[in-house]
Amino acid sequence: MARPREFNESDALGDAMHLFWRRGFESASLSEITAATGLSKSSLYDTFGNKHELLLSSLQFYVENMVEPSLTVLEEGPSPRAAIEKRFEMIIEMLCGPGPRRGCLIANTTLELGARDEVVAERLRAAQNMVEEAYARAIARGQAAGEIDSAKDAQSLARYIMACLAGMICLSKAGYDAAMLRDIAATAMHAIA
Amino acid sequence: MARPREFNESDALGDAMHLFWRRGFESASLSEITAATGLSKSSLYDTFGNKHELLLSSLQFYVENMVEPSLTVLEEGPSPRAAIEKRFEMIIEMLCGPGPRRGCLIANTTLELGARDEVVAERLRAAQNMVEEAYARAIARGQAAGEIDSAKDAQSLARYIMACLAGMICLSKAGYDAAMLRDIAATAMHAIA
DNA sequence: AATATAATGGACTGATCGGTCCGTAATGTA
DNA sequence: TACATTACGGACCGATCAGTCCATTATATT
Repeated sequence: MARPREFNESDALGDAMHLFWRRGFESASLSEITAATGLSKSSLYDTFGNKHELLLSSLQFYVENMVEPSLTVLEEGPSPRAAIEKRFEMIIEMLCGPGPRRGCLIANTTLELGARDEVVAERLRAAQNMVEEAYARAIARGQAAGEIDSAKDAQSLARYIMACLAGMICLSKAGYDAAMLRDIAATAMHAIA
Repeated sequence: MARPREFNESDALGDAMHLFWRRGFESASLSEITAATGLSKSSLYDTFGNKHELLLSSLQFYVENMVEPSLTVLEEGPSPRAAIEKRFEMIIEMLCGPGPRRGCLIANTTLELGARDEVVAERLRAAQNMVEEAYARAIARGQAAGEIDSAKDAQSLARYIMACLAGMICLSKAGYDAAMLRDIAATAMHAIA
């Protein structure tokens, strides 16, 4: 007894996510959002509330569709160390793929809003912790397997890996190419040998 | 035969720099700028042109007053390796000092505008290259002194250090405290042992 | 066919944005 | 004292911002 939704809410969320990813939150205007999603302003507000809530939904979409699936490689394969190297390579390819350098939505949003939007900051911390924990588990298994130095605890090394990742994200936006990032990743892995 | 300048142009530039550093470029409104500098809107435009030119001047001020002076430690002392560690510690204290986590003006601006303001991006690249070269020189001296691994070339290791620095900047904004950053720095140094 | 729902376009709001302009006050020099 | 210069306050500009509202159109159910 109703007209069905003519647009796919998940698709629109994906479009919004990519826009925020590319342009940042404040810099992405509502007219850009309607253009990117193909939704009217009315439908946007009916469906997602307002721009801020749309950002929160986009962050969740990013975590569920971009971050979590790619974290599974850390749990796969016989060698945790190789899995970490594999994920470095995946991230480098994402960072240096065709199109403008957009970095990582979580990192970008942390830098843009982390200091002045506590709601957003809390969600970002949760996502970041999830990633850090995934690395910590992989590193612990690597230590047990003798692939990774056991002198430092896994959590500490996981934070180190997070720093290297964040650094590579920044430098990719500063113009460093894939070869440079691969070289950095190789040196970074050397520290946890 | 004229009324002398009642404000100090350099002081005003310093105030503007700190505002951009803390808030970012687009987010810092003109009313905030006049409040921070104590200058009237008229004087601001007479002296600095417009907001964009004020950013360029602020970036230059940052490089000359914050970056270049702190790079001198890389050239001092008997041990290049200790100098690099010293600079890690200086940056950690800057990142985690009192007040809001503001990161680094160059890194912040690169992430905010690097992809869509070519004039700004070019200046930022120049500043970043200057820093990278300073590290490369220190690392080369450290390699000659046997303090740093000579298997990789100095430029490559300098880029690795830049990545670690950028990563620590990001993570400080994400809430990592000074102890965590020190731990990361120690692991990072381990890779160039 | 009648009705309930969904989606749209577009007019509209108040606020803020960066930027311009000018009259006025203040202070130096001549 | 007269004049040139500087700085300021504030009115004003067009544009854009996020967000609201409503009349209209389209579609599925009954």
